[in-house]
Amino acid sequence: MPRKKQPLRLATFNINGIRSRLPHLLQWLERERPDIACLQELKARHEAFPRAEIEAAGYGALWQGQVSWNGVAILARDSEPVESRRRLPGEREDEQARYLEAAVHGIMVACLYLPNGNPQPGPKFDYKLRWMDRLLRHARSLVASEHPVAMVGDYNVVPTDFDIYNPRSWRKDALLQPESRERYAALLAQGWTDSLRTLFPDEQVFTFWDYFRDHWPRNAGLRIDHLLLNPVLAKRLKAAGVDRWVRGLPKASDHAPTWVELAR
DNA sequence: ATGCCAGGCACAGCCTGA
Repeated sequence: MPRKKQPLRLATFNINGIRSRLPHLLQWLERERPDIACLQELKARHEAFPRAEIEAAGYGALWQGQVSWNGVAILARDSEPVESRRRLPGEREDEQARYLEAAVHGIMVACLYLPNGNPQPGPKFDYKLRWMDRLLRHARSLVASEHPVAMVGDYNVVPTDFDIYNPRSWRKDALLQPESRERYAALLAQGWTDSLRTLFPDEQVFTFWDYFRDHWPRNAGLRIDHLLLNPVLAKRLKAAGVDRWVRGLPKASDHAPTWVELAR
């Protein structure tokens, strides 16, 4: 008897240090078994990526490391991601490891770690806005693709005041600035579907809880990890969620894995 | 207005994150 095909699970997780968080990563991969996992903030140079352990868990991997900061990876269960690009076009001198794009399980997946931008105003905020402008240009070609495309990662943008427990103390933060929000809205206006917001239109969903000020025990969260789907892929969106249990582990990352399920 | 926590590196106090 033909068994109904399991949906494809695509997840994004700002792991905040892949070496110190490796036990969490392996535990999460084993329990949730995402087909594709995009990681940000590896905080490890290329050679320090724990390739053997990830392979032993049944995942192929593509990654871009950098000393101390940034770093992104795409993991694929029982498969090897096929690299498409490892830089966001448009700024040759940009050395920060924040973008990786690959074909995985029949989908083009962009894994991104958008600059935080604090403090603002200042050069870091300028860099964030430039980076978002570059993303907007590149995304315009991806959204129109006849192939399924997902752009997922830590966007470092709280899209609206509904996406934060309380915006009051964050008003001056780069994550809430109108310039950041306008650019995120411009992405959606290109035709991208914000998966979590689409499936939970009236519910607050958080993906990040600051280490400071008891944010996790108080559920004082922010929604900054996003999974954007182009129209071809959005038709296949079936479910979405946040693996909050990972945030509750001892010595957790300040982000929780966030995922979508897509029809095969 | 600032520090609050946490990881990484120069392994000792910085810098960065969000």
